[in-house]
Amino acid sequence: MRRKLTQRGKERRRQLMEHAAGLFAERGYHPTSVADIVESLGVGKGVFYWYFSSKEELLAEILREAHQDLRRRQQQAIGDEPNPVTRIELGIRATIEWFLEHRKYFTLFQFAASDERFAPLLRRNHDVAIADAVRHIKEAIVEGHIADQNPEMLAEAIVGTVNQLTQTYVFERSEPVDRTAEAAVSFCLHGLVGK
Amino acid sequence: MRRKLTQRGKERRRQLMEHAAGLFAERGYHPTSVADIVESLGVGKGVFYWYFSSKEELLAEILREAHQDLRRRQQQAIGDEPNPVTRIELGIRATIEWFLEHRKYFTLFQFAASDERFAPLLRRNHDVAIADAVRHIKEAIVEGHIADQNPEMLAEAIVGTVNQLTQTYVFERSEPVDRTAEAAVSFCLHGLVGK
DNA sequence: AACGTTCTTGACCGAATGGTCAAGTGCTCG
DNA sequence: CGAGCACTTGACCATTCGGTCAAGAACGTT
Repeated sequence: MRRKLTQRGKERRRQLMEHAAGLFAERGYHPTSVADIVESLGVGKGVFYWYFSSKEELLAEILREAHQDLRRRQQQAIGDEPNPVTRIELGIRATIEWFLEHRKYFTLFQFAASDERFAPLLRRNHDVAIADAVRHIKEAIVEGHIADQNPEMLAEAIVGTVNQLTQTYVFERSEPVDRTAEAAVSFCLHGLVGK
Repeated sequence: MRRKLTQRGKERRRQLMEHAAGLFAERGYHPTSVADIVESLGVGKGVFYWYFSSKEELLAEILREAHQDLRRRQQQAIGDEPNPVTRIELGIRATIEWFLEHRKYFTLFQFAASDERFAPLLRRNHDVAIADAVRHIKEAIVEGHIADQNPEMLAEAIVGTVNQLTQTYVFERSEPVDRTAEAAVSFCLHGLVGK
């Protein structure tokens, strides 16, 4: 659905995406109909299909942009920090903070991962995130900061830990981001036994 | 939907659950219709509603039984191992092995967690798993095997790590369970820096 | 003002979907 | 055998959904 959009058009498009993302996260993708989206926005159904060719494309677009935004935030947080271990730590903190501010995308990512139609897209996003982390881990190994293990596995483990702790403590229990980030960083760096 | 079931009835019920679980995991819960389930089983629609009051109840039942089965497997694997750290390790291995044999439930758990209607049930299951792990962790702390940190957070981190590694290596890349379990255990025990 | 383009409307459509039910089959036990 | 309960059938129903489209409104450009 490539169209020429005026400024007004771009804003409508954004509005639709933001609004739909909220509804999808709240009530689920399938139970939220296109009619629900446009009605709660007070516009006709044609508006939706002017900006998106299908409901599926809409969610794909939402997921793509959300991932882009998260990644930007991570890179910005890391800046030009020279120590790779510190970079990992900054990345973890930035991720948790971003999810706190964009709670709805957490649910969306989770749903999309379990749906045949969106899993491949999400998988690509995930791979990018892993590749980012792997770069820092490899550097940290070279510099002797961390033990020489499979960097990819370590990256996956970090992602798993961060997601789980974010879900449980930041979302379900409203714990402060700091304490959660602290725990995530500590676990990732030292595990159960370490330190 | 409490009914008196004969042996024949119990088998039908199991058959429906097994079969539906497979379809749900493969094509997703919403896209799989009740008609799909009964047709691919070669029975009439009435059969379904004889054993389950709704499609929703069916999935809830599947999730409940799957969790029970996984937990049984964990307890059986742990046996009467005296060392709490070893118990954690055995639990991790048993979990990964169980998921390898019951791949479909992994997808189902993931979907259910993102659906308003099933999230509470899944949350209860999750809490039971965390409570199990916390018991071992507390004991390990008392015995001085691992550092004195919040046991619940450690348990959540372990679950997150195991799930992520299982998803990526066992399912998506068909890596051997052993290597995955090894990595998970190593990360959980020592983190990035440790050892 | 006039014209082409962008945007909006909302009735409409065919194709599901979850769930019901009256009717019937087959098993079991007295 | 026959009565009663467990199970099965599949047509049927109300509803909903994603998506279309002909018609027209708003906007920008000249």
